[in-house]
Amino acid sequence: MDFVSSESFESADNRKDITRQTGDGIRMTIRDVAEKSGVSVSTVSRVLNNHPDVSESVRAKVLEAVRELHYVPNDSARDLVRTQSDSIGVIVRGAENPFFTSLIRSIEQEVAKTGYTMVLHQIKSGEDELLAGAMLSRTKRLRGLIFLGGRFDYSEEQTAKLDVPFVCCTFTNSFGNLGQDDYSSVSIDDQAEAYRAVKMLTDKGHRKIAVLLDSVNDHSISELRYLGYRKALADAGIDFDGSLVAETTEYNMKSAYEATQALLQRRRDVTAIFSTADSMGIAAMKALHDAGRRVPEDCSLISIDGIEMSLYTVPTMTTLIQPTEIMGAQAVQALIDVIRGTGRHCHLRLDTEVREGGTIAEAS
Amino acid sequence: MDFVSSESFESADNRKDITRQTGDGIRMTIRDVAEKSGVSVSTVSRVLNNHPDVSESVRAKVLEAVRELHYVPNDSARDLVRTQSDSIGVIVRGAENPFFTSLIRSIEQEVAKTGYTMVLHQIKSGEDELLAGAMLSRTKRLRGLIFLGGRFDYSEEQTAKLDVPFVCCTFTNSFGNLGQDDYSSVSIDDQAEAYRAVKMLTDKGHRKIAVLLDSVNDHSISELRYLGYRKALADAGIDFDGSLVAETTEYNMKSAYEATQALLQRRRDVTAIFSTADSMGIAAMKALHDAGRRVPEDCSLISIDGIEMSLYTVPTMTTLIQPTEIMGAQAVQALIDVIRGTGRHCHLRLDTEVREGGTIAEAS
DNA sequence: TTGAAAGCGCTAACAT
DNA sequence: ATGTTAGCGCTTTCAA
Repeated sequence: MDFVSSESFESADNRKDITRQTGDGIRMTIRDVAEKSGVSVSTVSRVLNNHPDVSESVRAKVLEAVRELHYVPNDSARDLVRTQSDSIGVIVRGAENPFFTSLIRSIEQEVAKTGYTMVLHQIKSGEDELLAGAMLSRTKRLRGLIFLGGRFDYSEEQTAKLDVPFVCCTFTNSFGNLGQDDYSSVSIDDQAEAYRAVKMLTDKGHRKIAVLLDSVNDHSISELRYLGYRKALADAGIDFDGSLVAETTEYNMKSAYEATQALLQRRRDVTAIFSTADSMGIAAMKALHDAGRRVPEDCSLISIDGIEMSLYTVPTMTTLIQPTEIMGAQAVQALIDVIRGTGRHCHLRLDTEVREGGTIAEAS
Repeated sequence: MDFVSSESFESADNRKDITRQTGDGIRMTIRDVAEKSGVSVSTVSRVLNNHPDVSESVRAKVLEAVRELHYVPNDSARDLVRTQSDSIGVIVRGAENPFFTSLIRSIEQEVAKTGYTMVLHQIKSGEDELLAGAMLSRTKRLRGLIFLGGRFDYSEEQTAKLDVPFVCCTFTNSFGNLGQDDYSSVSIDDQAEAYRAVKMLTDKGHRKIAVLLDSVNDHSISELRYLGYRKALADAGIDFDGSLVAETTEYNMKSAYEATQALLQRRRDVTAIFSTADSMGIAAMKALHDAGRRVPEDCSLISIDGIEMSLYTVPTMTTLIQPTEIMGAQAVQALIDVIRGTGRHCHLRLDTEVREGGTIAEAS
């Protein structure tokens, strides 16, 4: 898809006269190239699309004309005739989550690398990502969709709206009725990883362990991690206590701060907190500090995500690092494989890596 | 359900028949809507584009058909005939900067609100944003461009490549030779704000003030803020000392941490740091802590940006808050005004707001 | 190996 | 107020 290398634009300075002559808003068409090089438009098209049956001399002539005219193909026309674009849609719920930010970055890079374009669309908590995806897909003639931060309870009826393949990134359809071949997913095992995190706390002797999360039944990541928390408690022989659950009202740091504050007020005996996201954990550490509790001496904390920021808290946050780079790249790869027909839908479960920070201490 | 694209193509031929039977799930065209509602395609087009001269009864009929068929217009075809898309390109250098993240979010929201679409393109430090913009604009038939984190020394020759209006967001062309009517800009007065920040330090009696920045001559924000720092020192009668300049090698937190670490090693007498970005400041606070210096007792710190995270450092970071929401919205508004011809290029200078955190103390 | 021509789905004259 | 029709720029048969 790279018809115009950087040199062709750099030469713009040398050929400024032409640019000037034709005016500023010059939009060359394939016809201009055809005329300039003395061939038909179809031949130009063939050259542009690397068709094999074009003589070398003609190819060179056409390429020369392309360069001189600074011709760049019109994607709209292309997409129209091909009945599809080369765009991949990314629907994000909760783009304010810094974890998604780096994920999106890695997705964009991978998408660009493979010659596609990313169309990003952010939705609010309440919005339906499937509907948003269906709309975007149709207006933009997308080739595929990637969902970030979506729910995991899609039914076949709901996904039937989607006319392109999709992949769930950071989550999987664990509670829905989709078949394995209906979609792809790339995620960590949220429940197992949450279990692992909380176990690190119980292993240190903690019994009064709170959980900081978005919602216990959001049918999304929070709920899964919450289940892991419950299971870890159970396995450690600790009775579940609802007053140790700190639910935020919205997904942002302020809300996490306030939820922690409330938690600390109603439960002065809490000795450890499992935060379901790093960004929440950072807010929680601040709330702990402001309440006069030292981390980890008075209260331990562990989280999941591994964002750059949590490396710079004092002390450094102990967390389970998600392999963002790989997740993004794999999500794109999986999607493109299906788009191109070179692969089938697949489900990748990635492991997290423990970052031994300084926020966990033995229970006193 | 199989989503493989080759299958979609095969069914393209019998599409019409299938269309009638299934009703949806297939890509509807304006023709289908026209047939279903018993009017011509142009009438449907008029309804879709809110043309006034359509009778209410017909309008209702068409809308009904649109709903029943789940028809969504094909943007490619639209863009093609209109010879332009409804997309606005955003070129970002340094998307890893959390400050840009929220800015991009606000831009996306504003773009969506006005009915346009955002096409995001991230570039690396070394890449030429003008070239990237020119390419993107041509392939995607953009209506306009927004640059984030670009340089401020464009020449007319360089921007001549751009065939659409553009706005510089977070910076302005202070060192280039562009006319005021050649582009728009929305930014804070970087030099003045940096001056203000450093003055807050000198006012507290600090004399050994370090600056943490990306590069003193990156021809971008860092350089401007550096100049403000120099001026504030001069006005306070403090001699400039190069060993108090901490330059990062790359724009990321690790680099900022290391630069601060090196600074603290070579200058044990520094009593205050002016960080040119919040994210850098957070890393600096960690470096200070790790070097055994308390903030603000042993070393004060002030920054510019006001990102969400810096609200949760311990102590809360004192910083000059940039009005992200407004900046993003205004950048989009300015661009759209020019695109629609309803306004001329303009240059907005916004003020920051001081966040009185807890990172500044009297010099001892 | 090349060219001519038929659309892709839509908008906007131009007719009626 | 509504219909007819000519393209927008491109890819892709089908012919030559």
